[in-house]
Amino acid sequence: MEIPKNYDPKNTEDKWYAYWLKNKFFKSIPDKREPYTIVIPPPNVTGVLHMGHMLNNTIQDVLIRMKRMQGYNACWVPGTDHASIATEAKVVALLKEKEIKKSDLTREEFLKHAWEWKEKYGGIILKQLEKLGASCDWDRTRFTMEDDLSEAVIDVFIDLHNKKQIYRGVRMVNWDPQGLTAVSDEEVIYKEVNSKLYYVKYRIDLSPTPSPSANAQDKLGEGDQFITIATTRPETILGDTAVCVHPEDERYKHLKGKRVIIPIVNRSVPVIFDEYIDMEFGTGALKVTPAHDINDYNLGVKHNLEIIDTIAADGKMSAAAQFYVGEDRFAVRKKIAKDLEELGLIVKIEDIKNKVGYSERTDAVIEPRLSMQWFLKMDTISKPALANVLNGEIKLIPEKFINTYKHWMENVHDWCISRQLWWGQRIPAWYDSKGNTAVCKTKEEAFEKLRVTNPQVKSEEINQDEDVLDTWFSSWLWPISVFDGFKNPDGRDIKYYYPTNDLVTAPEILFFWVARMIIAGYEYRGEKPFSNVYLTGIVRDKLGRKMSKSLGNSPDPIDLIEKYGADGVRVGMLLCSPAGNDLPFDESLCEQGRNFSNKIWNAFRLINGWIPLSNSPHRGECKVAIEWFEARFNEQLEIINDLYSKYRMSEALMTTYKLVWDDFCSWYLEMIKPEFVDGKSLPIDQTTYDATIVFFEKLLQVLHPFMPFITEEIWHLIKERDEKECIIVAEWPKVQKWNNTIIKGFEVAMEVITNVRNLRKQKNISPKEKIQLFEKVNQGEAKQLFDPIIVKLCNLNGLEYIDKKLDGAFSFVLKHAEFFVPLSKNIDVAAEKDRLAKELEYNKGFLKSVEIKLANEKFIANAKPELVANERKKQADAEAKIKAIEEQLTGLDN
RNA sequence: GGGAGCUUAGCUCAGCUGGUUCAGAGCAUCUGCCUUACAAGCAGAGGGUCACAGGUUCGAACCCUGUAGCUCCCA
Repeated sequence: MEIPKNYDPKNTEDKWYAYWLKNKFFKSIPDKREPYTIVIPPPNVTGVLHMGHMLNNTIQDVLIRMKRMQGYNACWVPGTDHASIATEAKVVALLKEKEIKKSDLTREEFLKHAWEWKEKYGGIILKQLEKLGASCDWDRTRFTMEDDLSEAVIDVFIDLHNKKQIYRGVRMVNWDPQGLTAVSDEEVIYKEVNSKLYYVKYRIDLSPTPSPSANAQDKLGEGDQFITIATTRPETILGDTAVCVHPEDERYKHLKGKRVIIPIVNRSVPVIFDEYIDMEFGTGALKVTPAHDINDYNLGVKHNLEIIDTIAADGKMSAAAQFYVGEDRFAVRKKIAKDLEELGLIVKIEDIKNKVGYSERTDAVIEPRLSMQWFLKMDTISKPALANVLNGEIKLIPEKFINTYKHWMENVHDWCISRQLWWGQRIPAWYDSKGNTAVCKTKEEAFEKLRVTNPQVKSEEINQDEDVLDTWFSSWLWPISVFDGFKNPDGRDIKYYYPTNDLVTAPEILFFWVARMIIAGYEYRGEKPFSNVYLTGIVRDKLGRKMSKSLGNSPDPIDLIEKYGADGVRVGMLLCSPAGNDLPFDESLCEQGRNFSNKIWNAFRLINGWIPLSNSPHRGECKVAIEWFEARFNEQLEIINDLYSKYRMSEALMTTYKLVWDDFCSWYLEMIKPEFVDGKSLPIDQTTYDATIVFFEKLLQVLHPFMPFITEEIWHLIKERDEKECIIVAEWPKVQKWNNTIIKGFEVAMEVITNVRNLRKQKNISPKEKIQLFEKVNQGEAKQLFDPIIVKLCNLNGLEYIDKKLDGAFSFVLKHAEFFVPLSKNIDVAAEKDRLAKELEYNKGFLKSVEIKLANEKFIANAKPELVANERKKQADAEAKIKAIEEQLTGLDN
């Protein structure tokens, strides 16, 4: 069978994925084993796979595959969320193409279109996850708007309302004038933009209690007094109901009890005093617009100000503004500035940078707006969620996020859960014509409830709330609802899988989603939803920008998989992803991953080409090599297991990478590789061959979570196996006790080998030319165990032990011994002396530093005894080495 | 404005309770090799004032103080 020189993932990936599916290896059913469970952070149903998903899901798949191999009943639940705003926007856009307006449709008609859209496009992202190798239990795929999950949402709403945790109220919300809905604080993105700061004069109203003389003066203009305010939003002037200054501000003390006239509308409003004011900013005088700024709103509440809502839902001036009615807020900003200018009321206009909130979904500038919304009280319900993160019951990885989490949870705001949309769970609140409210599932129930306070109520006049619930109000129930924990609280699945083990997600949704899931977990199961939260980094491009569709700086993960193979991309992602750190992604990392695939492939080709012979002698170097690699493998496996347990995925991968590439390929395989004689490979003995296959299989197992496809492919190429005997379900290797002495011993041998190779390189001796090596042991005993390996890897005629140094030969000194290589070439004595002199100098310097330490009485007194002993050993070693070098130098003089 | 964190090789990062030849890894770079598994490779090498300035200590990348720069969160 001809095996191609390069590994080609295209021939293996779809094949094995289909095979795993067919054999139901991803499927999980409760049984006697311990479960290991992950619920996927449900991607937005409108989404296509981006690099963030790629990272996130690779990590989940690595974890789930490793635990599956370790014998857990591994269950990874996939699914999507219904993404109210995003989906509704997509559907509206699609309808627009067909020249249908949302406003011309009934709710039911619109939802029909939305469901059609979902059925057609909603599954794309899950299909893409298959390409990456995600071993989700697809039979468990859930969707946040399917019937059972929706019912859970409605039940929870009603329950929380009954517990008086949900209320309806007028609040200043972040209004998205394009999406025509309120969005939560977390959905507002603040961007620094170039703005103008307008300094506008407001005339002091000199006639709070109108008096003819004052009026006369005013008209003459002689007594005109002004106060200058600074604002970035002059269009809101029409809604001003006060001007506020700091009570300590000397400049304005005389204005106590005075009023000012709002320009254009000519409204008289009070001057108020509040310590909230920053005296340094602008002029220290703030115009107060309670309807259109959250801080102003708070001032308004505190000082009992009038609220004039001058900007309508669509971002245009409302009738209450009196002027510019129906014109867009940004157009009005320019116009009003011009009009004020003409009135001579503009003092100056400055360019400044300030932060402006944008809607995460539509990118429209957020308009703070007063509206009637539903809220969930967060103060008491969030208590256990904070406590159980602080006490370590739920671990955040990395820990640094605990601070952020704590800070947020201690300052948590009530959660605005209503959205002015149709796609989502409709709020189960019912109103009669008198404004009475009933919260319950059906109109019939509502009728009964409303009749209590309003006996005349008629069924026809009862209307359900038009709004739907925030999507996060569905996904916060996800770890419970995917196991039908609401529908069937004592069901087999919820009892077996809940609490889940690990959650892998991005830090940006720590509050959006993670904190709220924890809250829901304690509220509805009395228990945490998961034990560990692994927070991944944000994938950035080379310039440090977050990868995003709008910037166009994100590679398409599917293209990357085409180019480098799923295994290559997985390795590429994980190589640069320490938990919680941003991940500067570069395509070359995938290249490194692909190269690694190829390395593994070629190791297989080498082994596969060997012909084992049972009567072939088991050579010395093979015996040592096997003992050494056995030890080395177990030593490294223990490290790898430990790294996994600390969620240090990047390092676990790197350790595995080096174990395979360096230890196995570069050292072990080179040690045991049969020689070529007359163009033919000598046979390999059966013992070595068998041991090598065992090693290789174990390595493939350890590699499998990172590189599922190539490992499964080679696993089956190694030998014929039963249908179900796949690496995906093979047992994770167990750490065996290992011989540490042999590892330490081999380190010395490696040093000898490197020195000889280096010497060859320096002296330009071909690796093919056989040479002789002599060793003069100065300290301890010779570690002859590795001699056959040194002979082989250095291509020596032989290694001989001598008592005296060898003159006229190249040499190098290691800790315990001196080595000599006699060469036909002449030695450049001067160069050699130079080199030795440098080495001598370094060692003397080192010895001196050790001696200083040992001469220091305080060191001897304070340091641990073993440290002092170690310093003495260093001293002895250095002295011996110096002596050896000095001898060599004198040898060269002769 | 308030809070948290970061700064170690060209790049991305490890570096535990201050102490081993502790200044590390991978990539990149340089040199020599198409050596019969792999040039997507092999062998070897170079590269750092641990942001800066002080301090504590017998001893500091690590602890403390200050400064600068960067990032994130909240307002």
